[in-house]
Amino acid sequence: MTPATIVDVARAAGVSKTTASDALRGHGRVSDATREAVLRAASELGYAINRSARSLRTATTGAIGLYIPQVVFRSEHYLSFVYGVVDVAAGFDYDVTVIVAGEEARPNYAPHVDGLVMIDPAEGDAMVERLLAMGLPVVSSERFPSGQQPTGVVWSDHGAYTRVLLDHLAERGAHRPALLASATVSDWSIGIQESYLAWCRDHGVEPAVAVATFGTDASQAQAEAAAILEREPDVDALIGASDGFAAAAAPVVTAAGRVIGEDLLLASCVDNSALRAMHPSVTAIDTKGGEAGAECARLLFRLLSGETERGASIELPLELHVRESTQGRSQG
Amino acid sequence: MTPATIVDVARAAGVSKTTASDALRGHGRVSDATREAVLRAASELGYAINRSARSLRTATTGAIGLYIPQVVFRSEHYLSFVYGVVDVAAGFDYDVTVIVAGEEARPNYAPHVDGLVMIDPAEGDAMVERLLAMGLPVVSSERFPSGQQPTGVVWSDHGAYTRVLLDHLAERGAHRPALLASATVSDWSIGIQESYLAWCRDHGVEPAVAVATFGTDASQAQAEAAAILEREPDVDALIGASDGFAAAAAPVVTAAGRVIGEDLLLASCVDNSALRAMHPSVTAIDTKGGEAGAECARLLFRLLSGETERGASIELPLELHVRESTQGRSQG
DNA sequence: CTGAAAGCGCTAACAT
DNA sequence: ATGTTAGCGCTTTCAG
Repeated sequence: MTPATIVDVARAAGVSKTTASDALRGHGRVSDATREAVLRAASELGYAINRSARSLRTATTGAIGLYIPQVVFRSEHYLSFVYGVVDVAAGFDYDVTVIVAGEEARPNYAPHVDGLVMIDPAEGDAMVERLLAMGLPVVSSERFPSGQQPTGVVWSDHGAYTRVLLDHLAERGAHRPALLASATVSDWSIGIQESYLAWCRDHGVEPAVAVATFGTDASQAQAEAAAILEREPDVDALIGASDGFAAAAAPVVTAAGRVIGEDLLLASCVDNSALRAMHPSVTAIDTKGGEAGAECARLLFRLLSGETERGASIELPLELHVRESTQGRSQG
Repeated sequence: MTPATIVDVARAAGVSKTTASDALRGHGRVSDATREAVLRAASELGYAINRSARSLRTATTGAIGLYIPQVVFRSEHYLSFVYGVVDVAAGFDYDVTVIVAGEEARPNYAPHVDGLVMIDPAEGDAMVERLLAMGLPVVSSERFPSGQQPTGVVWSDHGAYTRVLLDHLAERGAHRPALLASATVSDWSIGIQESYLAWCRDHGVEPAVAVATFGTDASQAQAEAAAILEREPDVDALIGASDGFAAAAAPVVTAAGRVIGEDLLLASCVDNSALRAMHPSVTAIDTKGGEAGAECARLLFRLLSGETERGASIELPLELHVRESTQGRSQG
């Protein structure tokens, strides 16, 4: 049995193709009685639209692309983000096509989509350039580090939340917070770093910054954490900027003879389930992956429909989850 | 400027549509000279095929679907899996459409794909039923727990690796290993559990099993871990079946006055970066997400081309990474 | 080795 | 409020 087409539905309902099409899409042209007849016929025949035909006719694809940079260390945020995007797209009857780095190697690569959502665009990412060059509407999660601009942005003020976190550490008795910063060049990492330096200046604190990249293992982050504790013995709080830094630093802190949550407060700029499960559990900023994904998709659909103008920018609030690792002596 | 079509290419090369199409797809019909002329014209015009038109004509979609169950706790495995699938699909010039649970609520939901890859199909998952009912070729990562069967399977012998792990623990001096099992009903969780019980029987060891689910937080797994240590004081090794269990159990073990890697060996049936970064680092079975994804996609394309028969089953070998948490006293 | 013509299933334009 | 016609861009007959 070949699947039913719109002509089969039209015939069964005793109307023309056009009327069937209008009825199925809810266009006001048709009378209620006709619409019902068409819908009944469609459901009886198990009719499902042929998206290729619609796409060819309307010059749309019925899919949006989702670009995920190939890093494993923010996997929880990314995966939640994917769920958020797919969820919203489903509401618009759109599919989501995933795009990952590496495909730019294909000479004529062009995903078959109407628009794009990009997570964490990084400076100098060839795939980002490639996708922007396609000329489709693009919404990015987090602002572009420089140069080109996407059609829309959903961003969070990581700098502001870093200040909130620093104030919290100070309130819990920390006098010399250190930052284990991320070497990645992104709006997010820069915001955290600048905000930290500004806070230190404002509070007359000497900054203590180490930089690490997070690849397949945590050894570099751990070495940097150890070095900073050794070099600056009066450091009494440590913030891990990247996902994984704080968890990686924890054993190093303990090995250095410090007690997390008492004489060394530990916190992360990116929350994840490992931080919740650790002992002591680690204070962190929730980056709200699912909501960010959903918001990006919503903005993209508004852009596609023309409902929102190019250049739109939406700020997504974050949340600081205070846990045991920043208890402080006073609360002990 | 509307994009160039195949007619534009044909005209520029001085041939017919048909010949242009044949040349572009490398069909043997055309002479070398003609092909070159067509390819040159195409590249000069920046021609990109209109996939909707091809799809309509050939009744294919140019995309495969990837179903990811909505759980965050295996995020690293899943995300690597996605990369593996997309990578292979790209080699076949196919897009990958992500499908997540929840979409089955839409009455006529049917993703626009030629075939499907499903990760970890669980018993009673409505979306799994729904996707199978579409009648498309389906490859699943891990075998189906029961009932319906997919067109092809890529699976790993988690039971066998659990035995390897148990033998390793015994060799490092453990006499009474306990299992913190997963409540999820999947081929994977069942294989681990059965294999554990069989091993205990074979070695005359009294089994010690606790069952936990892993949702947004680790508290249940932690409570179960604490209870088993309390109830069975001679337990000297603990295996976390699900991703996250071992990491969650670690602080509980320490709080119970046990020393990980010495009087209590800790291991996980699913590896992740948190386990590598912990102190002590935790011995784990590498579930090879990226390779599993790639293998699933390869099998799906072989099934789509008819190169492989329905019912194919491929075993993917895993790997045990021995780390500090199962050092044992002797090696101390 | 190449071309002409038909048609995939749908929707937009133009009727009535 | 509904029907008729044309055509989206491609691949597949069928004819040379």
